[in-house]
This record gives sequence, C-alpha cells and structure tokens, in this order.
Amino acid sequence: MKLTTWNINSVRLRLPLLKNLIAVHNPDVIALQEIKTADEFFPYEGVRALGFPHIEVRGQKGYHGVAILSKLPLTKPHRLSLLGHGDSRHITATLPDGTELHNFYVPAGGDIPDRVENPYFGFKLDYVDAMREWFAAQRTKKDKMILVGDLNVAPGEHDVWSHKQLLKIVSHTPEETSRLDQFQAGLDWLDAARHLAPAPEKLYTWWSYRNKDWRASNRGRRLDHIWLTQPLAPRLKRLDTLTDARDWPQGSDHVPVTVELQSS
DNA sequence: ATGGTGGATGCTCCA
Repeated sequence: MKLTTWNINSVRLRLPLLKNLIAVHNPDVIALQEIKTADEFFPYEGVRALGFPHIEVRGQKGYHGVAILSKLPLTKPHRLSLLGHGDSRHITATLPDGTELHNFYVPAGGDIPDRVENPYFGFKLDYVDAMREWFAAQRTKKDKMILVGDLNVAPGEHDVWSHKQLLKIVSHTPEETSRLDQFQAGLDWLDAARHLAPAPEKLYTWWSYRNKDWRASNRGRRLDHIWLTQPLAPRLKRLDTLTDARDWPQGSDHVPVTVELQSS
C-alpha cells in the first residue's frame, strides 16, 4: 500500500500534476492539503478519471482545504474542527485494513513569532496543542493510525537549511518545535522519514517560491510529515520524497512524500 | 534589514 501526502496549492490549477505524481509514485491513497476550493468546485470527475473513485473532500472557498483520494474504499469519514474555528484543516477516513488516516493542514502562523504582535502565531501554537490533546483524549498508541499532512513545522535541526538562521523564523522556533515534539511523543508516533533517514541527513519537502533558483540555494524546510503509530511500524518499507516535482511546470512549493507499507 | 513569489479573489488575504 502506497500513500502520498502533498500540499498541492490549488487542486484545480494543478490537477494535471496529479497525473505526474501517479506516473512516478503510483500511490493507492493521496492526502492533499491546500486544495483552495469549495466542495462544489472540486474536480471530482478529473480525479475519478485518474483512477481514484473514493474521494473525501473538506473544502473552503479560497483558502486551506484538505482531501483524501483513494483507489481503496474509505469508510467512517470525519472532520475535526479543533479550537472551534471555521477553517478546513482536517479530514479523516478509515482504510480497508482498519487503519485510520488523519490528514492535517496546520496553520502557517504568519511571519512574526509572537502571540501578541501576531495572532496567527498564537493560533498555530494552540492548534498543535489541540491536536495533541484530542489524540490523548480520544485515541491510544495501540490504535492503528497514520497521520499525514503539511504540519508547517520543521522540527529538527536537520529539517532546515540553517538551524541557527531559522530559530526565529516561523516554522522552526522552539515554541513550535517543542510543541510538535510533545505531540509526537504523546502517542509515541513514528516519524517515517526520520526513521528511514536519521539525522544528520538533511531532509526537505518545501522550498519557497521567493528563491529564484531553489535547487542552487537549497534553502528548504521539512514541513510535510508522515507519522505512524507503533502497531504499523513493522510494515514501514520505504519513503520517497519527490524532489523533482518542485521543477514541474507551475509546480507547488511543496513536493509529494510517499510511504510504502507492507500488506498486513 | 529588506523584499522576494504565488494562488484565489476581486481593488486584499493568506501563505
């Protein structure tokens, strides 16, 4: 079973790029973030034509929005609205083997890493805390779960191009990374990418549009994640980051990350 | 220290 997470940055604009992803990684399940469309404008027909008949969408006009596309039947779709806000930032569904897949788009948090000056930053910190609290209250580490998405935090020193230069940059501040670490530790989530490629190897999944030559400057960050609960850990076979997707014509600033799990 | 790009939307917000 292959599962991809990708912040596609507009599913309507980049529907053709989904075809590229399928040609290279051939996933069974795709979790998308930032689809940037209301449900009624989601390209259902186009996605079905690519071989994904099972589709769960939680859209929003203009911003955010998440979706799960699957070749395999999905059951028990559900949406969390953490903190009671109206943003479309989470959707979950259950795969045929009973694994519960959670797809998150964590708030980016604005530019200034200060709750008082920048309410978006406080919202982001509170959102990560609310994720941790929800799983602590509603699930256990013995449940079979996969958590994927754009978590908008590069937690480790080697998840950014310069640890020192990014310590005060939103996505890598100690306030964010300590919260994400605490969340991860809560249910003993396995970070699939780091399990297979331990530090100090550099791993990035996002390069800003504002860098002219992203490959030459390589100022990347690892913002997109795939976590597994321990019952699934023995099934983890492989993880691929599709770095070349950053060069696709009109590409997203995030690249797809695919994990392969052995059948249960 | 600054400004750099992109998408959806509609004379701006969010990333």
